[in-house]
Amino acid sequence: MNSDFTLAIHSLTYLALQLDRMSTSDAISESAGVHPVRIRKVLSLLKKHGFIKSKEGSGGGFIFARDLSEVNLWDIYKITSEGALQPKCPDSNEACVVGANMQRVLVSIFLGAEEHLGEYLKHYTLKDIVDLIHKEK
Amino acid sequence: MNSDFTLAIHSLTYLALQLDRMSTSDAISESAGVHPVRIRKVLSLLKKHGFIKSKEGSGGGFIFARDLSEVNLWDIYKITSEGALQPKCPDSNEACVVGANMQRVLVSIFLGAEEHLGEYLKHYTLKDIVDLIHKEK
DNA sequence: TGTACTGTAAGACTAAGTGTTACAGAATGA
DNA sequence: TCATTCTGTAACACTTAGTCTTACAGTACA
Repeated sequence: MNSDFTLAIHSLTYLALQLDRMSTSDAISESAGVHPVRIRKVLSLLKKHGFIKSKEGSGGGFIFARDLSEVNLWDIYKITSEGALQPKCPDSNEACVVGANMQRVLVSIFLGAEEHLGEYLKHYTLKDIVDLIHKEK
Repeated sequence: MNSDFTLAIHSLTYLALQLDRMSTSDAISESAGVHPVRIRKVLSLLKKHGFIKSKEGSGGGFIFARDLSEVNLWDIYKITSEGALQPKCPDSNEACVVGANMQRVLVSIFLGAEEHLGEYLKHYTLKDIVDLIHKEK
């Protein structure tokens, strides 16, 4: 699984705990343990899809743009990792019954699998994540 | 997604169409479009788990060892790709509430996701795959 | 005009996946 | 017994995707 997905969740969760002020990519990247540029790339994607807003310049940064309970993990999955389940099959032999039809069969199964995964991920909103973060182990 | 999974399915399907005789790794690799050694590595795993039997030497090869309808995709997933859904999070900052708890939260969510995926994959037996292969597009 | 940010491109580095060669061991048949 | 045809596996080269890092332009603010 793409780590963009988890970085996106991490970032949004971070912002969810700072709803009243802007957070810089440096602060988030420090929390997530990755390079600021990488975080900015992920944040840029989140912004493009309207989950967050950003402001350049001194005192700028990123801030949540939606309601916590209206953003779920499936939304985030779709923009960061859609198709990640799909296995990359090498081009198999068209002259063989198996080779010629396997890809078609697998693609349809994995599309179903992703859809199925979606149903599961939809149940987790960012609000749930925030609650889980606060709940002690 | 790991392509070992699809190669395993491909191999088993191939064998499922040749239930009465042995198939060589060369034949299967040609159908799947990958190197024989790679196929043998996957087949070796399938053998270790009792899905197939093999025989060395001239006239040898691989042959199915189970009933077609008692092997499902979840069985195969488990031995080839278990944990593939689990995203690799970099070690995040323990000093931050988010960083310190994110990994735990994500791991539990993804474990649930994999379990959920399992329920879906369990519905596909090798017999189903063989039927799908034969069904024209 | 200097400082503190975002936004992005480009290249270096790293790890995982895959292909390839090589060779030992087992079964078979001449 | 010996050549042949297969599995089984290790080792290494190659390729690709992922990630880190540097660099710098653009924007806001004081």
